[in-house]
Amino acid sequence: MSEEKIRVGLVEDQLLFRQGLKAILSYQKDIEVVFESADGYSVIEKLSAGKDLPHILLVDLSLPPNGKKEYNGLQLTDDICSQFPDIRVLILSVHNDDNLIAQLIQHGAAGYLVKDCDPHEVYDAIQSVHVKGTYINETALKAIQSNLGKRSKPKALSAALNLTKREIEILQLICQQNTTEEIAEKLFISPKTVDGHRNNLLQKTGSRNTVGLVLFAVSQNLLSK
Amino acid sequence: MSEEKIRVGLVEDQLLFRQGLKAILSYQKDIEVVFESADGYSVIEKLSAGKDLPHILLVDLSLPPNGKKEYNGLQLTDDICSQFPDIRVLILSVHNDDNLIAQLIQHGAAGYLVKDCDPHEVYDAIQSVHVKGTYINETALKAIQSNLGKRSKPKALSAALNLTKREIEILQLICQQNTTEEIAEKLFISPKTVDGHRNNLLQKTGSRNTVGLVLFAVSQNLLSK
DNA sequence: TCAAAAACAGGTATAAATACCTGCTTTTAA
DNA sequence: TTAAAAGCAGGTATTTATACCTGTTTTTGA
Repeated sequence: MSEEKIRVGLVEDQLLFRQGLKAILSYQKDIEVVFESADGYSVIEKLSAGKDLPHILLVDLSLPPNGKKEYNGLQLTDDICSQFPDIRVLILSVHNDDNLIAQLIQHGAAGYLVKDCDPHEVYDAIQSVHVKGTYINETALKAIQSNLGKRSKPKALSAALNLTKREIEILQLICQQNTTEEIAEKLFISPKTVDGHRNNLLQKTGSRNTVGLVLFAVSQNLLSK
Repeated sequence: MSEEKIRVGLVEDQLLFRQGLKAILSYQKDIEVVFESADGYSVIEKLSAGKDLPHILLVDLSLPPNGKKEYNGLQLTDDICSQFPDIRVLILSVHNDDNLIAQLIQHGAAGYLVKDCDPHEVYDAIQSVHVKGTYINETALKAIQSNLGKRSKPKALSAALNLTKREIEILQLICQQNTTEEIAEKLFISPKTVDGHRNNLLQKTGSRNTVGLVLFAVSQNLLSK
């Protein structure tokens, strides 16, 4: 397992940063930096040559355009994954945007690192990707979790019109699938009181039944807590 | 860092498997199995007691129902994440379904392991989750990648729970605040049939009542047509 | 073509929610 | 300070939902 070194390719336009990375990685005895590149196009060319293929590519997200055409880390990731599926892409970026991270992962990136991370994390990430195929840290996981299944963010949390604090409280408990009895227990009040609050809620929200209450709560973003 | 042991809780109904896990983990000097549980309900109870809280919960996906009510690993994950956000949930499962995995991650699981993985991977996963907060292996990454783009496909995630076309239809009508009778009229079937479908939905989604169904439908984007 | 899954539909229960009442106390705000 | 609003809680009654059975027919897929 430890006989062969992990072959790493660096794709980063800033020379100084690239050299620094190389220095850090070359210090590790199980890593070999097999090539460097300052832009995306030359990466594809070099890989197409077909020798000394890296296991892992460390790719800067914000690569410079080649000539007139834009060719950033996201596009490069796409191309690498389709043309060289055996090569893993580890993204480096200064940004820390959930949607961006999720998008990159979706396009086949094996992991995401912010540029100001600990040097040791880069090494960890490379090892992790080499062994398991992935490196998802907490930041990336959060990005993924918040983007799985979501499409758009209305986020218009309207301060629920006429609802009182207690009514909102009851509504939230209803939306947690509690029965009237259970809500009463949790709030130390009579089930009849809960009943009364729910009836007020039905009336205020114009709902026919609990289903309407839940939909209202969802639409008003009352379930975030 | 290595002074304190990683406190792990096991949630697994099969005694033999649980004991085996415990044996494997106890062998590691930096891991301490602080409690075991055979079902989801007792986990919440134990955690609510509030002492010896585990850092990480190893949770079997297919937990047995408590009495008549279903309470599987997915629901437990939900509850742990909302009630005990500091505790990380690592899912163990025999299944290897992309949609299922993505769904679990989305619901807050820190990682996913198949039950026939190498014992060493369990240890790796626990360490990884403890240090980085996550453990996403290649299998899980693929699941995530293939699901990140499916946001506009309502049926995608529902398929993980094997909802039939008819069940989805019923679910949508329920979410439009129709009663069982009304749904029956609209679909020209018996109310008893609607009843049956709704019961299947409750079972499949692991919901306690209609509220759960609505929340499920919302989360799965089944209401946008 | 054959077996499995889905859809269908019935019974019998109980649990829960909903629709109206009534009246009382506490909190809030003019 | 005082009236209104909110919260509380009881009653009765009905409707709806849920649980757990049973079974048949239809559709689906290997």
